[in-house]
Amino acid sequence: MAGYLGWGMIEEGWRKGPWTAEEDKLLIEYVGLHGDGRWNSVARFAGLRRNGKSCRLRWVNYLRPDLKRGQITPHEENIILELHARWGNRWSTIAQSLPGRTDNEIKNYWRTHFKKKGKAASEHAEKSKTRILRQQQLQLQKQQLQQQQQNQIDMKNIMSLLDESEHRAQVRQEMVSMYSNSSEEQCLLSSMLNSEETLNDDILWGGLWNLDDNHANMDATCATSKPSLPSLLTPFY
DNA sequence: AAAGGAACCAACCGCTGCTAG
DNA sequence: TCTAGCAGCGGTTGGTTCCTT
Repeated sequence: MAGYLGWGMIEEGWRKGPWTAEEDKLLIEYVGLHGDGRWNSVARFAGLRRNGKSCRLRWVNYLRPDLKRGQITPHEENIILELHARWGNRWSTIAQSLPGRTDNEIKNYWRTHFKKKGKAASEHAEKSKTRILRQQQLQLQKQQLQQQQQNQIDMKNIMSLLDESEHRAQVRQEMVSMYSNSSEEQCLLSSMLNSEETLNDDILWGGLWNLDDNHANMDATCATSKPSLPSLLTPFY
């Protein structure tokens, strides 16, 4: 069954080697009509003597219309280095962060530009890891700060609703004592409790429910004492 | 100008995981 | 539950182009 051998050979009825313009045209036409996927069907019905794997590879790596041509930019190179430091040789994962670039392209680029540089690349990778960790820490701190601010706003809203609750006086006192470590915080809360006038019991008790969750989820560092306002960091969802 | 090596890139291979029967 | 078929992934190969001597 095998035909002639060599580059561009036919083996077991399938052609191998470089694709011709005619084959590309057939594949593009077929995918345009029927969409990609079902690569064995493509191979069978598009009039190509290529197996499904070969068709898929040609489409994904070369014919796809959204592919970006041209050299890898320094910015893309940095992204590759960063992501390789994070994920290793997970080329397809890395490629997802570089629109228009294929895993094969990134893999080839890495091999030619960084693999041989060994030490330099690994040093860069180490630096990248350190930088990524630092960025993650900063991001976490930022998120915590934002959450803290949001929680203060939420607390204020809840307190304003409390004002109109038929149990407001009792609950207010409970809240002040529960969530305040210092006399300053107690003053702040008391003033907040007395300043707003809105009513929505659903929101109110929903919010208090979340506050209870926050309280329950509080980590060990906070668990030893009453939670101060800034410690109410857990999200309201 | 020619030869040799390096770099680049398209394509293949083997393996893995998923899914339908 | 098992199995076959398939898609996708990472590693590798080999042809071509570019650069250096």
